[in-house]
Amino acid sequence: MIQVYNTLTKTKEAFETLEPGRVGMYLCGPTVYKPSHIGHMVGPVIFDAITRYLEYNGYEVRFIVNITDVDDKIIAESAARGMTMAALADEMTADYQANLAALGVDTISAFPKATEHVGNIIAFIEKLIAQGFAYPADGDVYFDVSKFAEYGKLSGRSPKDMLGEGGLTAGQKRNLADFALWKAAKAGEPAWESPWGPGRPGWHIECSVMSQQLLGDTFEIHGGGLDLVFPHHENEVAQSECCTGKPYVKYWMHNGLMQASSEVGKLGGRNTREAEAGDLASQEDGKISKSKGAGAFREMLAEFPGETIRFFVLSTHYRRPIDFSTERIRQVETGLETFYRFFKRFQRVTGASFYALDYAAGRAAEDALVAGFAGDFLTWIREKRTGFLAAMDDDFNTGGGIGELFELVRHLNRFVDENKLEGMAEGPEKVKLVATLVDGTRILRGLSATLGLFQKEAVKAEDAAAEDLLVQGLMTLLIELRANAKKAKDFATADAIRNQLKELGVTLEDRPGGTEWSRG
RNA sequence: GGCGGCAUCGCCAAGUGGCUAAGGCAGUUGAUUGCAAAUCAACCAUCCCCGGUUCGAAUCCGGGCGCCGCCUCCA
Repeated sequence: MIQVYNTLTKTKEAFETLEPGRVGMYLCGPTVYKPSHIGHMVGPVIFDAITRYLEYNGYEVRFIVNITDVDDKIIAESAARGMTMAALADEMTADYQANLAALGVDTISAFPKATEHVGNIIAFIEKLIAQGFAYPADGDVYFDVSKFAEYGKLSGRSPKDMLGEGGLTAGQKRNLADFALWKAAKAGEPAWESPWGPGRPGWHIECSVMSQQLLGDTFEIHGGGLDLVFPHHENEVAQSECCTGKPYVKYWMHNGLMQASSEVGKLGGRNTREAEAGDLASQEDGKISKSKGAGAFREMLAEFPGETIRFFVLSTHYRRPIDFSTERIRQVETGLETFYRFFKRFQRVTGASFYALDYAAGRAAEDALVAGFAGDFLTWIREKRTGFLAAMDDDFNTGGGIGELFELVRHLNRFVDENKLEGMAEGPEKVKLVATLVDGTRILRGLSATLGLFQKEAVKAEDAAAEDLLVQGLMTLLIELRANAKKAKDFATADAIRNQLKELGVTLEDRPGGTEWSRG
């Protein structure tokens, strides 16, 4: 049974869908006015893993991430760049989606754009006005929070903290906390015709409208960063529940925010806020979404493989804040190498690729597979799998799950060691042992797939180099020369070859089956 | 000021009433190796402080100190 922490109730609840086997999930996506930074990637990685895990559990998941492509910031930035809002939005959307692809985030069903739903937005607003929940004022339209008795239920705020002392406290708004559903266009701004004159949608309304269009009036999961609880999600609840008279979302899931040390600014390249003289805050640590120096994610990708960043994000529980630093990601990378080395070893021993390994399609099929496991080794594997699933069932505890994955790979390695599988002569005994190793490895493959890890072999620069025939030939030659030296007990020469290659960034490892080389 | 969250080994991080407090990084020792690398094995914390509840608490309650987020655009 999967348990989910719900921000609305502040408790973990049993996960139950409205319709059997089907999950609607909506995640607030980016406002596309500048290249995405690491903070924008946290939610998609987490909810991609959640989607995979739900699918593993037999659910069909419709996962929506919206693109806010009309907004004050986009208008300002595109004007500054001398391009149209649409052109800027397209460019930044492409950047966002390329970053997601690099992280292996590919479970998103659709990326609806606000500008594609303006007609639906207008209809939604008209309905709210007709029911008395919203009011036009001089070309703008506002939501009247005093009309929704439950306003504040998600964020835990009391309405009287937010409502003004009665009266028109803030310009045309009736209450201080009222928020814009529709904004009148100023001269020269992009605008759509509406019953209230030319204008554009407010920020909050698009999510209510697009989620309704794609997922229905009520759906299972709405995700987003913790910083969106108020006012964005609170406002969504108000708009949607007033519009439909039905509950909006069953489970509100909020991820902790990525914190960054100042080095992110350096890493991502040149703090764009440096021009702000005296803004020391931009040099300090803190939440990175305030343009405090978070560099473009694309530049981070030049430094670290997408999978390393994904592994880093998933190595802790999603509700915790997570601190990014180069040192931490290096540590995680070192740990990841353990898996990659095992995959190579698996290939040496079995002749098959870990990545191409068949694995059970879903939890039920895997349960059946594992039920047939016998012997100390496979029984141990089965227990680790149980631990992994217990962690994931408990509010998608990917950090706990990854711990089990590390234990799994250790036991797989031990099995190879204890049975001296590397360098073992071909024969019936080896066939039998390899079959057992494959059975165990299949579980690692299947479980890590639920996190979206190890889906395909990372293509690194070193692999490209390895394909170079000249390099291949030279390495074969050097390894052979060194083998001859070793055979002649000329260890000085053998070590000289190894040490000098090391300085060139090439590592030699002597294995029972011969010498392996790698770069990096 | 209001609301909320977090404090677990040198660093990161699971664990939310009861066996020996996961796992990763770093470190020490051993097996293996000509030496390495890799791998395996062993070792490495009583859980911010004080008080309480309980047969029993890292886990619950109260107080304190500290850090963080939201309250304004933000994943």
